Amino acid sequence: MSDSYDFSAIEPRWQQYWRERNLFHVDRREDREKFYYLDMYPYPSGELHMGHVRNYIIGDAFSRYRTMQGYNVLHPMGWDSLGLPTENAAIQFDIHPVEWTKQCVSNMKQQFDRLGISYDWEREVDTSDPDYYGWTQWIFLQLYSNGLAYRGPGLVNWCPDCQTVLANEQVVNGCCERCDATVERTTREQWFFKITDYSEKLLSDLDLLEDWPERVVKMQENWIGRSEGFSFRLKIREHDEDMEVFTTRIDTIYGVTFMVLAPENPLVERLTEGTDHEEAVRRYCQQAMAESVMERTSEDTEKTGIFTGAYAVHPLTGEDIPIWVANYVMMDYGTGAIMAVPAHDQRDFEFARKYEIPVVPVIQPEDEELDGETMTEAWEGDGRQINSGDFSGQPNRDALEQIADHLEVKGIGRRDVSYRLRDWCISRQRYWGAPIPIIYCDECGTVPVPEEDLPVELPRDAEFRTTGSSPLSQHEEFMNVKCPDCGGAARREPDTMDTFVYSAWYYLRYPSPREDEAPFNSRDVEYWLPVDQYVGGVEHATGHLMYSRFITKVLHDLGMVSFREPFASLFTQGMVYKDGAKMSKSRGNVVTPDGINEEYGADTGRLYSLFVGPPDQDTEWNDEGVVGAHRFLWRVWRLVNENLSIWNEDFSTTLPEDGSEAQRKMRRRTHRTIMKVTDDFEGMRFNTAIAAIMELSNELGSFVEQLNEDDAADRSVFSEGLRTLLMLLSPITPHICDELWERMGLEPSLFERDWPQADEKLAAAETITIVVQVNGRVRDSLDVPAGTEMDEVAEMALESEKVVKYVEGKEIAKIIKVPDRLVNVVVN
RNA sequence: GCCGGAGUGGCGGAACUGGCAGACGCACCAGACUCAAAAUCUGGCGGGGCUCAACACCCCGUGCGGGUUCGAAUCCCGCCUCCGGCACCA
Repeated sequence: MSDSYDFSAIEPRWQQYWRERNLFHVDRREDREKFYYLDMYPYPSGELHMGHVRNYIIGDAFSRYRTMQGYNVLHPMGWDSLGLPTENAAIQFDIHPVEWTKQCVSNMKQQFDRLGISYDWEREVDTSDPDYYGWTQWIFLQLYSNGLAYRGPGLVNWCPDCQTVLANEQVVNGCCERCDATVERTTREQWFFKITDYSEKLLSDLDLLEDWPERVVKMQENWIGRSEGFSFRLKIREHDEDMEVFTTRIDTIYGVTFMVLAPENPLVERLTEGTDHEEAVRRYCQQAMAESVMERTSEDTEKTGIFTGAYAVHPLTGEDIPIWVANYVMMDYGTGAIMAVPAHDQRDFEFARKYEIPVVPVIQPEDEELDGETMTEAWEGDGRQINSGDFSGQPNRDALEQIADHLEVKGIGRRDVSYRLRDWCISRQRYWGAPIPIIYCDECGTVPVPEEDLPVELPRDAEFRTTGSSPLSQHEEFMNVKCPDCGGAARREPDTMDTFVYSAWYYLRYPSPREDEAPFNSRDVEYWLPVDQYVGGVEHATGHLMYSRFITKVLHDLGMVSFREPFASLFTQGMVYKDGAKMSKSRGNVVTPDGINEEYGADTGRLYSLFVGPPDQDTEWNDEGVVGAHRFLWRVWRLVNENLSIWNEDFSTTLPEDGSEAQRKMRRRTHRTIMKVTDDFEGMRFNTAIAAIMELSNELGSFVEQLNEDDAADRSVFSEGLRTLLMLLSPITPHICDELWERMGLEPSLFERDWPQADEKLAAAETITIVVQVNGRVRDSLDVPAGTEMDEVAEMALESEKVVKYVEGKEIAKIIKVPDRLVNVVVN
């Protein structure tokens, strides 16, 4: 047997052992408590770097730990292969996405396996597999038939050169990432999921997510953006039209001096049609709409606008209010129109000053008299109503309620809630996605593809490289179809679905990945779900995680699942930096698992990834730190191999009853380490768990130095520590642990052994160091037997020379005693 | 602007509900082994003062300024810096 830690031989050997025994495969079994551990699946980019990998190692260490604790652990992995990132890569490397995906998946799978990650590959899910995306289309049809999927005009980023819609992340500084053309905001027919129907549920059920990071919950709260206010309609003079606005400050309604419409608001055209203003307003709107993409990235865009020539009627005073169009009102929030109160809204104020519109204060702050002519900024705080008809004189918060009541009684408006959340646009004018299962028939209109015709397969021979719109629209064979209703000639929807649609339900597929009668088998899903621990990057806080919650809620309301939230606990891992910057290929600062594997082995990479810092925080990768991790494994290696003659497999029968001081100290360390590591694993604090394991290892090293080989008790104490060390370390570095375990004559794999139990009595300290302070300053310390009365300790403290020095000649005011901790003598 | 998070040695980072700041590791320094080096092992390692030197002892020190407390990295108030999210949201 080699004495050298030859990781390059050891690691493949154990990986094969695990594979042959099919160790990582799990089935539903009612006799064990289940645990569903899920990592966010990656898109097949081809190569992983340590930044990504840390995430998966966290998951592996935790899954192995839970398995050793006796849970039935589901730990699956799959591929988010269908969608833009893959298509872009395929175009870049001029290879078909199917091929590209195949290559990347095979490469990444190998990388995972070389890291020794315990995935149950029998449950692998690949979203680009028609079996998978067919069920995604099926889910689309469920939403469609329940009124939750609709086609309608949507504001989109439009690249005039590429003739396609772009996702937000494809717009860089207001330009198309592919061709650099200036991106326009325009309106196009798109498919949407009506996530806004679930705004309230998505918001209020955040309360159920106790084990989610507070910041993710906050981000979702902000994203949903609930605000309470008042909606009302205003008549428009000389038009058979009215307009609706939403405001959170109905108390300021007497201060309205103009109305503003968003440039995209269709009302603009109707109000100006055939008037002197038509031409100028149209020109303005076009310009404003083109700007609006650029504007997003610039600091504070200058507010601009133009008068439409039309007037609204103030619902309380009957006065004429000019209607303007301005760039600072957004079409996709509220009603795309506002009542402007320049005296009490800073944006309206700036606009009014610029275009010389009157400013009328209606709320007077306590210590200041506002004058519309001279004020230099809006007063957005509270105060007393003025110029407000019958409501004048009241505190504005009271007036707000009264005015709302009054308008509701008069039938002019109602209390209302507005959300920032917008419907989810799922259309993509791209090739590499699941076709939206819809057919357009001249006779029957929009017809959903019948369920039995699913999946609508993506034709492999479509030209995906074109930059034009919807590559599938050019594929006649795909496009031409018989109408499922009337049998007449019809055309398919050429758009495909957004990547986030597939990932919104993949966690439901793992429990029954080959189910072909339904998207998932209910018994399996009800057994495994919800996910007990979900882990991924915080960048998915408002995208993927929101969409997944939405889809789960829809399925819940359709009676398909019993739970309302898919992920019981969420953990967001930090990013790994190198040389002060995020690891990325373009920066050339990536550290790959392959490189680490070759030089130090997978176990070293795993150990260092977890040791480098708290997993939920960003951290800096340090190549020299890797060496330290490797050195530690070497120390463990030698500790076992050099002491095999001392190791006693049946140590439990010869453990000392009481033992020498050194033996008691060693056992205390062993059992304390079990407690500490178990506690740290529960909180995913792997860095401190590893530190504790290192301390155990160091102490075993010292203990064995002075050990008497003829003393059975000594050998047992050492053996107990050694065995514990390997068990605690095995979820982190499973290869070396299984190897050493076997060399110790024990039966592998540690994956199948039980997590060690601490004996709290052995872990308890015998002597405790009590800190002695005088006036809060440390002056001495006392070692006393555990459980010594603090009064007694205090007396000892007062006798201490060092304390006497500081107390002498002074009056003792009081003595603070903290059990097992300290004594603080307070003197005047 | 609003909402989060974070500031601790040369570095990554420890410190459970306030109780010996700097665990563990890296780097560095010294010593052992060696012809020598590497590897390994042992010891040291926040700053300053006192001291020939060591031991001992004293003072300062967790972004800054206040406060609460016998006692603050930790709690409170007011700032600064960095990171992330949202952002003309009516």
